[in-house]
Amino acid sequence: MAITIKDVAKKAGVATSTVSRTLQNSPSISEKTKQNVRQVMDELGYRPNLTARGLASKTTQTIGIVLPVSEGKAFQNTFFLRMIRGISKACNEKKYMVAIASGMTEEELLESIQTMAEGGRADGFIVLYSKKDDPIIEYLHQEKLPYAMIGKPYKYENDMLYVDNDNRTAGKDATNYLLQLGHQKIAFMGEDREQMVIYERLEGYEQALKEAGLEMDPNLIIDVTLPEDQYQEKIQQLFDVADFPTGIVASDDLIALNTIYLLSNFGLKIPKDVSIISFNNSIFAEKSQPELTSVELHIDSLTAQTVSQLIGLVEKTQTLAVKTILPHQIMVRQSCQEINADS
Amino acid sequence: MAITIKDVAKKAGVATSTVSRTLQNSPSISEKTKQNVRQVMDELGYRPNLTARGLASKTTQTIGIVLPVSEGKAFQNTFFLRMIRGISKACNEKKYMVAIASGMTEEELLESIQTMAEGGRADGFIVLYSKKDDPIIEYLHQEKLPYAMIGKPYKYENDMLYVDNDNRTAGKDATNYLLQLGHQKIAFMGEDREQMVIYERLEGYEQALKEAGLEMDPNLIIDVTLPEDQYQEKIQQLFDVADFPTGIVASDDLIALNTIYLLSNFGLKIPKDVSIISFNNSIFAEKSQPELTSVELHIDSLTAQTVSQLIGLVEKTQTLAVKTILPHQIMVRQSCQEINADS
DNA sequence: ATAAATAATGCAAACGTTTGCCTTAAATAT
DNA sequence: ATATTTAAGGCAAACGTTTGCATTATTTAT
Repeated sequence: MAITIKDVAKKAGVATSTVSRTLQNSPSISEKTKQNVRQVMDELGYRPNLTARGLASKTTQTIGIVLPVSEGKAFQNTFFLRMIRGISKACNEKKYMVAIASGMTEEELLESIQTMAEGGRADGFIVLYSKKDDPIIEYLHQEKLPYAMIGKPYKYENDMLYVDNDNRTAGKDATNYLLQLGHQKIAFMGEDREQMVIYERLEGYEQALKEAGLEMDPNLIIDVTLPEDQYQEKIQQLFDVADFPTGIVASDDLIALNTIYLLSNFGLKIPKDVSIISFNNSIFAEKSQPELTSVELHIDSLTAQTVSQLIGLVEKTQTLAVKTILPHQIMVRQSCQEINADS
Repeated sequence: MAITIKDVAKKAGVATSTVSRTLQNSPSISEKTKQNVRQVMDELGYRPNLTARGLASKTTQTIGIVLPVSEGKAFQNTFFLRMIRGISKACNEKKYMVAIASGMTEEELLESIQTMAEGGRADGFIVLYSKKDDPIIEYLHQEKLPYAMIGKPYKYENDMLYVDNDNRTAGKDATNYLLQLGHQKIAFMGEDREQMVIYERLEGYEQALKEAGLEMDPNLIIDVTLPEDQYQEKIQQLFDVADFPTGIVASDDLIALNTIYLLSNFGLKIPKDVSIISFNNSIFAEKSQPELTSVELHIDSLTAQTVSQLIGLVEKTQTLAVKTILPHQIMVRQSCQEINADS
């Protein structure tokens, strides 16, 4: 049996409450006593039992990460891994633990969250995705559980905690960057109506074109959810012609990578023939050839902010439903250049 | 305050112990009583408090996932994400929860695991990586905590539970596949001495070449941990010449993808000029152009097996340190073809 | 019908903490 | 010197379960 608070109390010649308060560094225990107790703790190798603490204090010091229902595909983006890692890191620093809520179906996921929440296993939740009519959000909201979202909420926007980038502006900035380089015909690769992030980036793209006085051409926008054959056909129609677009805004680094390969089939080289900019600034952007110009979204800050605010909510030191918008930044690398530049 | 077992007991007119036993479907409670109790539970919306249960039963029904100390890079492989997802899924099915242990440094990670283990927050651990002289493994082993590894252990191999593929044979099979297609000069891309998986695949590669009576050329093996410039230089030396290798075994899909791009700089096309086979059968293998021939390692089975066995260990229904080796399978797609084939 | 065995349920301690309140000792004010 | 305040620490209840043992009700054997 492990060392308990009682063993410590006995050996130190104090009451268990004194040990407990020493643990919390309570001011009502004298320094001298605390030091003594702490020393005994060290000698005995005492470690608090978190379960007992949880039962007594009704707090678990753990936050649950809500992953999207995994349809395989979306789930293989390193994005989520970076999020998990960032949240872990931030939680570690605040002495919180991290649990994962996931499921193959929405029902399973909900059940998993309910078990955690009502079973007293998590103090709060961080939702890593944003979708329309999400029963998970409904549940969290109805039960008034502390939760935060990384991303832009579809619902309860003014009534919940969330941390996000300004993806509309990011989309606009990326597009403007290409416009500045002289590109006029710019495609948007990777539309996906399901994802709020992409929706906003696309809006930014459209706005930038509009402000530049360019005409919107729906054929320039390619839906990534299309069946493979249609997807490729669209790309061929768009690029395997004389007046192909010279600029591409890709909604994700991975999409950019795939696009680059597809274009090489038509003999188009990056950035000589086509400039491409994408989002996330993932390892692929750094490591691919050519290195990708990509929009950095500061995932680490995103997660750190979220954790910090959610913990504030959990510990009631903060009660407001604040929105936090983090800046983005274009990481200029090699995949974009001025139109018709010699190289 | 939430509904407790007492509320249920009161309303059902039984003792709390009866409710508790109903929860466990104990045979010493009559069916009639159980039904009654269950109905009251439903009416009241009762959900057991996992913390209290944990305290009383000294079991937490959660398993901890040990992620490698994150140096960013390795951490962006979808591999880990798939593992997390698979473990989550398997745990969900067995009504276990999942917690994450991670850290930026080895000390942090160890601390995190200790808190979980000694704080009574996890019944067992799954280690997702394998490295030499790992203090984490030492700790788990010393403390005789239930743990399992996904991968091949460096130490305590005969004394611990692990689930893995036969990566040596997988490497051999992949190489043989290329040999069969008539390739004679075959490179291995992505050596990394740190990773046990890759080490074994490389051994398999060497063995296959040896058995085919081919001479080993160290220049054919490219270390992925090399600084970027040296890495590219090596590749150029190897491929930007007349008698370039016509086959490549890449230690991971991502490495294959990168290699394909680099080769396109020298005008080499896949699979026309060079055939490439890789491992993991990730989404990149399916979605890239050309689709990659890749070795499927059945990550879902890997995780499911691990979880199932670890839970056996935790619940003491199994006490043996078994090794489980799962089969692999070459998923033939478009990135390999017979040498000199017309296409 | 009575004793013995069995089935069904209840009682209460235990799990390891936290925390409100009470007690004691020391310090300060009168 | 006594009354009052403050500081330090102890007592014991509470958190919501599980579980060994005792008790009661029901069968079965005699």
